[in-house]
Amino acid sequence: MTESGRTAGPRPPSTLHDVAREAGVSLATASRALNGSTRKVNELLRQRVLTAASKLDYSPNLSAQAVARGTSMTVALLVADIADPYYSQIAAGVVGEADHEGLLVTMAATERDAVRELDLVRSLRGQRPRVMILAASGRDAGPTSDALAGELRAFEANGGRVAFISTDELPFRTVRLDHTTGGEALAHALVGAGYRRFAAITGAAHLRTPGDRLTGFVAGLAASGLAIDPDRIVRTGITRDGGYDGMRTLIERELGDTEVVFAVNDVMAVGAMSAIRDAGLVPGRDVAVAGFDDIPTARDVTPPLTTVRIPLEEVGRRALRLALGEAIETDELPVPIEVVLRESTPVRPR
Amino acid sequence: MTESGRTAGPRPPSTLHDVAREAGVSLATASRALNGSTRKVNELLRQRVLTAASKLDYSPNLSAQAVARGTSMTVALLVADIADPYYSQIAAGVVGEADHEGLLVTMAATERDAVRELDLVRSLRGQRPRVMILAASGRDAGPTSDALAGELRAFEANGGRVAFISTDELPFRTVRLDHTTGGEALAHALVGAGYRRFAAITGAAHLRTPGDRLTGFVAGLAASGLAIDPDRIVRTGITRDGGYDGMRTLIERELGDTEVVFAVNDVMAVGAMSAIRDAGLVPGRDVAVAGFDDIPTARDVTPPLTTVRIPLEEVGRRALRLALGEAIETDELPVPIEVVLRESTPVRPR
DNA sequence: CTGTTAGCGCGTTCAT
DNA sequence: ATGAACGCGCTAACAG
Repeated sequence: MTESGRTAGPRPPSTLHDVAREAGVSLATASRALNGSTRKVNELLRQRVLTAASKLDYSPNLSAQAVARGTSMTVALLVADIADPYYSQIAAGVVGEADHEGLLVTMAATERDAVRELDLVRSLRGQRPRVMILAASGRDAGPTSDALAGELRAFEANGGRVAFISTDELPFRTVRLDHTTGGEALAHALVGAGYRRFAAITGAAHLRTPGDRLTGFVAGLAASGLAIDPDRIVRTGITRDGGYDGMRTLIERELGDTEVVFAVNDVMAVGAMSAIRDAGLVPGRDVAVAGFDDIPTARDVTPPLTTVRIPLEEVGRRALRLALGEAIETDELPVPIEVVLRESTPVRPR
Repeated sequence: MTESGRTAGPRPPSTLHDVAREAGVSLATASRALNGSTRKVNELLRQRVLTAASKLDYSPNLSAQAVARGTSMTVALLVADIADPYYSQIAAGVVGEADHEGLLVTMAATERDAVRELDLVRSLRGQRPRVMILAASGRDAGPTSDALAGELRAFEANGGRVAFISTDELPFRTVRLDHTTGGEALAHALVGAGYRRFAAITGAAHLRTPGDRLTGFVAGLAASGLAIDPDRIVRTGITRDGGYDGMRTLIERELGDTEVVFAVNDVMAVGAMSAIRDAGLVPGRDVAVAGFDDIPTARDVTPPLTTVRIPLEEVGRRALRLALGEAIETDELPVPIEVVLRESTPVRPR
């Protein structure tokens, strides 16, 4: 008795070979009929192959194709935290554009750990992705950063393309976001709205993006002869809870005459607003709040959050096009960043 | 003159073969030293191979490994919309657990389109992922749904594992979320808080999750002899803007004595709150609002949003373990869902 | 322990 | 237009 009557254990996927045999054609013909670029196969045979394929539930083995072709249809995306709206919006843009190009995207989270980031780049490189997009980096130079650069350089030397998002501390294609100018513009807008006394909640000192944003902000204030009391700048985690804690710290240190607090990103600003409220104060009235990014939630908190808008999804799309070398005209221009004044920073009569 | 002096065009990645040659060992030894399971290779040689590998910037070709091994290290994840906090939190959980297992996850967005979903499953199947997690489905039966089931069945027949999240309308492993019971519990809680007159904002009729939630809610009300006026139920897109628009519709139809509106998810509820505010009303005071999911933002809107909590990240982790057949004890229990009463539904004295 | 060799599933010349 | 044969990079017997 053969084993045909057994309980069906996992039967291996049918191969192109199976399809070819079923259709009574050669492997090559089957290949051409199913995946070959320009059709040059008899319509009759083509149909036979197609029916055989569907009859056998054939699904082309992408790994095998990648090996044979020497190139995959994958893009690798690295973010710090998938659940963070900043990154999830960028990711949505990347995935959207990738789908548009017939590419599949592999995503990983660095959890803001430089070592993890390096490890991930290493494994991801094994996928031989067409492009690798790093949205999670942005630290000051260091040994890990050198290793990262080396790994990426090797990746590019082998024909891969890498694109950074945000800061260009490493010599690779980058969708630059002008955090500094954005921070400056925000400062000007706030000064214009009558604010004079500031506080800030930012991230660890070695982080590029928060640093640039705050630097710009400070520069913007300086242009008006204003400054932030160093005692009113608190460093904390760049997360919602970090923002909350940072604001608590500020409150415990006595807000004094602080009129507005600038959180280096919206997620933190939102946390800060909750801290303000939990302290029995009213954001926007007792103390104004401004953020950065313009995540969707910014419109829905109360009062709506003043921020600096970055078109995050578009940034994701642009990163992919840039890496692919398919940049369209507008991709060459700097990413448009604009201050969005909302009610969390009401005009302040003086 | 040889071409050694040319401008370095993309030089193909070095192969295991190159490493072996450089180290002066055989292919097999190199393979064992670099990727072989349990080490059984002379330490000296091992070192030679390792140095050769790093000298050549060797990176194992995962596709080739997958072909040779007959199995990949990938998991495929399908969500409706990556930027939606509901999905991005689940994704964070899946990616976290996958990383834990040394798996890479490729992610795709169905954009809530059944046909796209089917197409994506088809391509994703080509990756020969170990598991496929579908968090985006949940429609009533239909031709597309049959095709989807067929595709997934074939995938499983070939040794793949699939896991659904949320509803089990198809016969596959599922991390069931008890939307109905959750809706019911919410209704009870609201009735307990003194509410008697309800409105609801939900999604298209064929969508399972919104349907179950509302059904449960209605059942919960019925248990207390209450009901929702059909005229006070509006169907709209299950997005923030959908919630906003739905609420506007409700307001245009005259809120009348409506005391609380139940939006079938938090994202919609948040949009609804903004619509209420934009209409010059105060959410929580003029009309209460309740949502579902407990996304992070729920705590940060004003007033904080009453909702039904689902541990989304944990759901993502559980889905992966379930698919992998590594379910731990607690994975067998139903996902804990609980009502979280916040100030968007203040107790209503009667 | 190490090296040889035969595949894995597929694309692609090169003949026919 | 079609088929036979080789190669892609790697793993896994199978010998030594």
